[in-house]
Amino acid sequence: MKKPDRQEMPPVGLVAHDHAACVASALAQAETRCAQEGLRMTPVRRRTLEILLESHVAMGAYDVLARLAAEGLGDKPPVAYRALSFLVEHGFAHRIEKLNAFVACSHPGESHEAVFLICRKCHKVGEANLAQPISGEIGHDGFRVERMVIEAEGLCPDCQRLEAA
Amino acid sequence: MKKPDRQEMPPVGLVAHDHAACVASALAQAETRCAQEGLRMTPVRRRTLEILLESHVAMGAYDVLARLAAEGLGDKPPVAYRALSFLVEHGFAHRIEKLNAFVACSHPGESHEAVFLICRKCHKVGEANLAQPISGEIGHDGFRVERMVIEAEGLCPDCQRLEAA
DNA sequence: TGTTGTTTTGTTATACTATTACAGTTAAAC
DNA sequence: GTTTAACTGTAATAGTATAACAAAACAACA
Ligand SMILES: [Zn+2]
Ligand SMILES: [Zn+2]
Ligand SMILES: [Zn+2]
Ligand SMILES: [Zn+2]
Repeated sequence: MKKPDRQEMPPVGLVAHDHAACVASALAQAETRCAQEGLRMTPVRRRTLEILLESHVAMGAYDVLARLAAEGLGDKPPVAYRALSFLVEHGFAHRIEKLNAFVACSHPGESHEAVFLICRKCHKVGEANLAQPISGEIGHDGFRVERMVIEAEGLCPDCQRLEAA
Repeated sequence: MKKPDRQEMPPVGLVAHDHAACVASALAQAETRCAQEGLRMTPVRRRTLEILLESHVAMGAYDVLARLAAEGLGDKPPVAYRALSFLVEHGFAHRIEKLNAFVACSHPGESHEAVFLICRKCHKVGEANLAQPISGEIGHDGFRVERMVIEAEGLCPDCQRLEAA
């Protein structure tokens, strides 16, 4: 008997892909959803998302803040934290607990359980998804699951290659 | 077709249990393993484990430190962080990333993938386990998984009851 | 358009979490 | 008993995050 295949799609971010399209699509999605849901995509918020989208590397709040400050968009911690909170709250970005850092969402619009593949060397973060969420499989014994954090730490393909050399 | 049952045992910590036995067994296990593997269970380390074992509530490093300080076992951050690192490194305790906090291990001696059930209200942490680890199900596309963090946030049975009232 | 209520931004201050570095001590190995 | 490695004590500092409140921008509506 074959195990059910849990993986729906490749972990965007760790494999070669058209990143320009990746960025464009994420931004467009965000704009669209904000329009639809009456959310306000302000300059700081938009720029914060753009900064996160530049690469699939997780960024600390203070790294983001430094970038914002360099562009005159605010240089006090709450500026960055508020923008990041907004993005995370609405699914445009994710917080990586293991790194106290943030990445743009690689699968905007989809609402499944994400598994973050975190490279311990380069801090690139891939986002895979479980077709069959495990949150449904735990939560017996009366615990009511509201949110799941699933983070896998390891080595991305690129860093494995460098290590082998 | 029935889904494979992933849950091996109830989430110790969230259900009623003989906690005195729970503590005694965890301490005994730790002592035994240290003896076997030539690890040094020093006073600070033992006391730190005992403090964590008092309840299944996650404690911040500084909470632990305050307790240690009250007993004259050291009052500078590295004291607590070093003891906690030792315990985590050898599987006697776990770090809960979502809370930046620590809990004693509820399943000492077993080496499977743990799922932490974190109550967002009382910070009690249950430790369930997946019979069929998901780390084997991801890591395709060349990502090599080394460690997994699986944390479910929600409401424990007790807090659900309080909320309903 | 002006008024009003809400959301967002700016800023200060502070709290919380964690590590580096180095000196001193203790315990194990020989 | 000397050597060596591991652990502890301490100071200084780095990194992460929030509370609180004032000012500005915006939306809703009269
Ligand atoms: Zn991309
Ligand atoms: Zn990498
Ligand atoms: Zn117990
Ligand atoms: Zn609870």
